[in-house]
Amino acid sequence: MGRSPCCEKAHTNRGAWTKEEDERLIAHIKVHGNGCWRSLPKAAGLLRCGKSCRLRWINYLRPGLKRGNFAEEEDELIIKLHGVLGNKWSLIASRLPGRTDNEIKNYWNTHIKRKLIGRGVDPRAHGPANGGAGLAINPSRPRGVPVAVDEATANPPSTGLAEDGHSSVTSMDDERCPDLNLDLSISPPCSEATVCLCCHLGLQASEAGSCQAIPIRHGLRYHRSLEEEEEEQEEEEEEEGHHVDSFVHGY
DNA sequence: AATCCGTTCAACCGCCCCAAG
DNA sequence: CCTTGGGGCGGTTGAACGGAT
Repeated sequence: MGRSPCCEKAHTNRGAWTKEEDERLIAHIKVHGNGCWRSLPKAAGLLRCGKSCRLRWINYLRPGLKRGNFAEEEDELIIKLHGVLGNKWSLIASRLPGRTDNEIKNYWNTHIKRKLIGRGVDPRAHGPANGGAGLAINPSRPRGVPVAVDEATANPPSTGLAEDGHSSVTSMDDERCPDLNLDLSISPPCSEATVCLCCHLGLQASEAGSCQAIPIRHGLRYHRSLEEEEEEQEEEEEEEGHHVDSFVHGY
């Protein structure tokens, strides 16, 4: 028995979004907040698949997006993060305020790949283009999670998350990229309506354990209005310089 | 001016993960 | 446990665009 389709394709619009559709989506989210994507199109009066609405909102309509014009520092950061995380675009995006996974993925495929090849670097393995040492994608791993070549043979495949929920790539990659902050715990630059449960509950770390124990995917999500998101965005933008500076220290 | 060709990027597709029942 | 549904992710597609011929 197959899964039911996420929407009735025969009665949904496809392709490029019109200005009117954008306005409808924004207006709906402004009032009701985002979330419950499957029922959102109907509630908003849109003839669109819920997934399509989500994508449109996350990648293009959501406040605080930068859109284009990648800075040189962002390029280098993406390259370093990709070397460690592989094609984990959402994780990479979470470290780049105002950038989306889709945008970074496209940017990687259209610009950075070529840039690396021009430098004689293999964009997949992050080593010399002639197949030298460096990071390698283990083909047996789902979705190309990279591991160091030596470790790929010495250790069993890992999901990148230790059993306690902490990122296990951090210590491993500290050795390879000691200047790279790979703390993948939830932090303001990647908030996008995701907050730490214990922080949300007003608990101190000592009371509820480390916030880092909650992986991003499992973070508490809650629905809030556009105004709330915009307010937070303004606060984030004020702090943004600080976050980027502290993260890319040593570059 | 017309056509070809490479590039870009918005959008879709299919799969996976996880929580709820 | 198993099934189901929702949300999210990464890979891929194809229309639009711009430059070259």
